[in-house]
Amino acid sequence: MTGDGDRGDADPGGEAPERRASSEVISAVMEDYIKAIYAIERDTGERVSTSALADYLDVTAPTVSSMIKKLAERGLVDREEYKGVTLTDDGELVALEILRHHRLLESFLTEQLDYSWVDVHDEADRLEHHVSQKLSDRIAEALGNPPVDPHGDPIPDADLSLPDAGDAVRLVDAEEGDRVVVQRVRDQGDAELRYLADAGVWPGAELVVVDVAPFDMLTVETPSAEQSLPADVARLIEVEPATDDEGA
Amino acid sequence: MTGDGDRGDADPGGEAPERRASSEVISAVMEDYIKAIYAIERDTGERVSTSALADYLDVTAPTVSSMIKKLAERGLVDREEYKGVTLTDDGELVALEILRHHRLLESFLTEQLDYSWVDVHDEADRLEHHVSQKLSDRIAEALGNPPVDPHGDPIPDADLSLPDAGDAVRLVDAEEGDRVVVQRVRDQGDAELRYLADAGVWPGAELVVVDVAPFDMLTVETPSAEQSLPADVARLIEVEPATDDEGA
DNA sequence: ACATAGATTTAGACGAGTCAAATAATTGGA
DNA sequence: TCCAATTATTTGACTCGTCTAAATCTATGT
Repeated sequence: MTGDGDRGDADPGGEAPERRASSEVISAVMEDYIKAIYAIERDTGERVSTSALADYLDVTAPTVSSMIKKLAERGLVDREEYKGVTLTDDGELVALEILRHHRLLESFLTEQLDYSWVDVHDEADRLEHHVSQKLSDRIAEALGNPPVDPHGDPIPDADLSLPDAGDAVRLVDAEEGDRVVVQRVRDQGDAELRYLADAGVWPGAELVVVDVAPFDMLTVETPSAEQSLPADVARLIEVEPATDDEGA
Repeated sequence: MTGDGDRGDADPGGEAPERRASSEVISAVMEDYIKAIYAIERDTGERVSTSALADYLDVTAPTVSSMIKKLAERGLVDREEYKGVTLTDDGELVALEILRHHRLLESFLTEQLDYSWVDVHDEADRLEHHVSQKLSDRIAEALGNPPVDPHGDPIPDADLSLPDAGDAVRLVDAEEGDRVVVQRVRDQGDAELRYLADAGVWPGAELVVVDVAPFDMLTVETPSAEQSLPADVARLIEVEPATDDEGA
């Protein structure tokens, strides 16, 4: 039968409650800026400069300058001239919503459509802007509301609160001789992730830190070999001490 | 790269062969025009006029005029001044690719994410432009390469050939007293589909044609009631004679 | 056959998002 | 302190997709 089933289709009329103050449309491009600001802010703990954003998004500084003015007008960022931006509460909600879409898509693609965890980022990056709240909720449900995505990154739940990420520490901050389990490999481009996967670094992998960052290099021992990782890559890997019952 | 913030499409791992002559990027907007031309052409069997397209897409005639000029430059349509357009072979491939994405998405949403068949069109319309060939192939595989979508429309297969649609006839061309089974309800906006679903008309439903189009109206009897349908709606419903072992 | 209603195209403008070149503010060093 | 180097912003221009108004083509009816 051709699926006439109306199941628990819920909300026929109104889609979902407003989460942001202004419900103006936000373009996919704007969403990319907001995502970037969120990521850089999280990463550096500081206001995000025009040039950092330009770098991250691979556009020129003037382009960023004009866009953050628009974002400021819409109340999504807090802009101080010549001092960079931070997200407002509204802006952060937007970021969390995109993050939720992105991470749910990644989870879905790996778990239900057999994608590899290194292969999933670009697809999610394109789709995240076009997924409705309803669809992401359905995906979450189908996956049993997972707390983390395939890279170990926490997935904001339906009300956009971010699950506690645990007390993992950056690999670069680990000490020589530590035996650690990888918790998260920050979701970057496919190429970087493929490199790490080849190096034996993925969520759940157990590493021994052999040597730490003499010249921005860090060496770890994986089950199969000894690997050197650039420190700026190691910054994006978070680990917890290995407990004995966790290795296998 | 810098450009549209979207379209990373390419194929990093050499995912799939080129299907079109020119592999220039086609924007989501262009794709909508091509989809529309395909639909109107199929529907009327004639060259598609500027105004028909403007109507269909809800833009003005000059907008269409300039866009079809671009489509013609890219070799996707065959344009004759003041005489409308038809798709070239290349244009038809684009249309079929979008159609495949759209119909696979609809199938997936209904079968795996519990969407109702009337509810699925808008979501698919947004996503279809951002789904990679790889993803649609994975979806097709996960669904067992279905030949038709939830509305009964045929899904182009991986090499973009359209499965034989059978010998269904438009409901409006049926005769009084015919007992028929709905094969396809053309995929229009959610509102129209909801109306039809409420009227008891969906793929697989069995109808008796009570009265045909005296004043552009047609009356059918569904299991639950007698329903009048405007002829232009009935044109979009395709039926086959009911065989006795098919009703239940 | 020809005037005219109707459809189509052309012309000009605009907002979004981008860039390069020019200008302005900030910061760090002498 | 003051100036040079760095970083940010402004300016002007370009593409894309859209619009309105105006010009032009087609087709129709008498």
